[in-house]
Amino acid sequence: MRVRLEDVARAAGVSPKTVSRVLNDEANVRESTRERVRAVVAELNYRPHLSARSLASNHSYTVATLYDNPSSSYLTEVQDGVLEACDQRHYSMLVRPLDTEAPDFVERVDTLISAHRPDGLVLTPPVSDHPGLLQRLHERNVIYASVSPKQRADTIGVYMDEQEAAREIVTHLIQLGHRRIAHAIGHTVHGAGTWRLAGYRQALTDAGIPVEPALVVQGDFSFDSGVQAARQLLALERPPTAIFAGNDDMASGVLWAANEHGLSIPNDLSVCGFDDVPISRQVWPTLTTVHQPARDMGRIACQQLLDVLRGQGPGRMVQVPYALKLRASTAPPR
Amino acid sequence: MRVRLEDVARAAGVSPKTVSRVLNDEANVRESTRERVRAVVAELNYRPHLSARSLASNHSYTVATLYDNPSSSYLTEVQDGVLEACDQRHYSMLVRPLDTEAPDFVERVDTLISAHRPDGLVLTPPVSDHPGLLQRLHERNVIYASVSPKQRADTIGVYMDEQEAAREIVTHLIQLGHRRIAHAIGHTVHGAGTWRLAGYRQALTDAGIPVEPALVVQGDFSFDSGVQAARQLLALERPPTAIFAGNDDMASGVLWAANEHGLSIPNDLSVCGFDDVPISRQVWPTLTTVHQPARDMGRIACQQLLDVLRGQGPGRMVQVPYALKLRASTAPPR
DNA sequence: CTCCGGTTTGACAGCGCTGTCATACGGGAG
DNA sequence: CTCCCGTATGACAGCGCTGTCAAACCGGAG
Repeated sequence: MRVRLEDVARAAGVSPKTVSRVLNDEANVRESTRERVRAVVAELNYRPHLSARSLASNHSYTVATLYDNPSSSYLTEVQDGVLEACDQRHYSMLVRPLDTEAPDFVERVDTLISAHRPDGLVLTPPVSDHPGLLQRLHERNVIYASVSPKQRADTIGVYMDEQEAAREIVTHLIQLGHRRIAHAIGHTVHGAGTWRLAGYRQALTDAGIPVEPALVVQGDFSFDSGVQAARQLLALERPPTAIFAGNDDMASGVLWAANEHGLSIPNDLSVCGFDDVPISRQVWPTLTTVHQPARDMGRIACQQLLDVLRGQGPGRMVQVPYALKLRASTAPPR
Repeated sequence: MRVRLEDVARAAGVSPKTVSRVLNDEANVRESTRERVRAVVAELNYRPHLSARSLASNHSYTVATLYDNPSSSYLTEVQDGVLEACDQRHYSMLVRPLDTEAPDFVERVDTLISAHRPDGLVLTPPVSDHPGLLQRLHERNVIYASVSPKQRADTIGVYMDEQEAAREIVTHLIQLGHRRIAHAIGHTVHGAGTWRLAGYRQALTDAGIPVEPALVVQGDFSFDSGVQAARQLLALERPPTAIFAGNDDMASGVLWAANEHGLSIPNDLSVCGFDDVPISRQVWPTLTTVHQPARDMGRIACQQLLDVLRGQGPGRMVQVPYALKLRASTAPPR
């Protein structure tokens, strides 16, 4: 039979409650007692039963990460970051892919919460922006941290100044000499889509270049939408000399379509992306992009959440820095 | 306060135990009672408390997926498949990234099992091949299903005939007219690395082509190792006319290195991969590869596991079919 | 009408832990 | 030496559910 807390208590000559105190790092245990208990725990290789603990304490020591994201590499990194933070504090992580468009979306999350009782949630976009969900979470007093939410007020989590980053990378294109710069937009329901578009517009405006509607085409952050967008742009009578894609997946799609058109990158067309996920280094030529520290962001969001859960402060909305990665897909126009 | 089973029982005018029976689809409940209880459950929006259930029943209704894999897209697909199977049967999934090389690897898994008490595990390569782990699992009587394990005997799960698939794709290269065909091997601690190499050798041998040691270079399934391997191969005095890479990530690396050398694919060099993960369609030119139904494999492995857990049969080692995807990266040699 | 066996239902304990509260301890002040 | 108060420890109940086993019920055979 497995070792229970009671067994540890007996072996250490203390009461179960004292063992519990030691395990949970509670105050008011004599140091010598603490050490003795710890030794027995190690000797017997005791591991607490999480369900029992959860039932008794009304904490699950679990964080659930919710997502509905097309980019698996971005997501994996965020997830890894969340896991890292969880591990540090002996929390465990539950993952839940969701369809934010589904009619029963909120109810599904509700069920998850009722069943598993996670102590808190980490929301990644676009889950972090679903008004219906956020409202329900507030109603139920569920604590959550958001990664890159549209609305940062009264929310804890992590974000990056995406608009400024987008402005900078487009400015880089302008400095190279480009004037006809297109933008393949990502999902505008994501904050990311909106901010990156705003940064693009701002860069052009700052440089006195008019924003030409034909050069702004809709996509959805997927590779395929990048291909479509590029096809559309390259078919224009006066095609752009540079394309700023909403993210690296789309930028890779742009590269692909450019190949299809027999264009040489970056000589015939400059391309840049956003995120700096692995594919940006795996396509030819490597993509100029903005580095988004996704893993750090996952970790930080989860840390903020855990701080609040453990009563260690109110939790903050932390800003992380971006970094331009100038690689091989951008050059002066011919 | 949240709705408890007792509340449902009171509202339905039955005992808690009867509600429990209905919720768990147990026999010996009159149909009319069952319906009444179900109606109340729906009306009160009752959700069982998983920790309580788990504590009382000694089942956690949780499956843990263990991995240590460099390819995030492969993994995400497998994970999605596992989740799909879990959802169907109202199980939940816990994920756990691991480092199979770490000295405390087995102990970490041990802790996970003791703490969360998953009813079963889904192991993905290379976790599925770690002898120390498997032994511990047997000792502890932990039930698991493996995805593509090296040893299929006495194990449930799912596999694909990778050797035969590799043989077929290399044969495809031979039929195109290639004679100097190289292979960039994946990790040979993975079954995948071994099988694909074996298939490569067999295809050459079957065609009466000698296996040239210089044309077989070691990699580790990563993009970078594909780049390295290709650089090495292309620097040979008599470079190959075709390279079969251990997986799509490596094949993408080969393409990248070929670009670096100014080679035109597939005219100067044919390249093929294995797995059919998204990147194989996102590079230029699109990769000829072998489709591995990763999502299905995750689902099937988990289904086998759940069958065993629920006493519905002994569980099997299921073979899934592969499919050659002939795309744009292969052509006759010049 | 009684008896019998299977079916349906319920009473009750207990899963392994923690919260609450009472008690014991121990050292300094008076 | 006694009293007091903060610190350390333990007794006990109970978290929400299910396993076990006993009881009630029901329909058909005798």
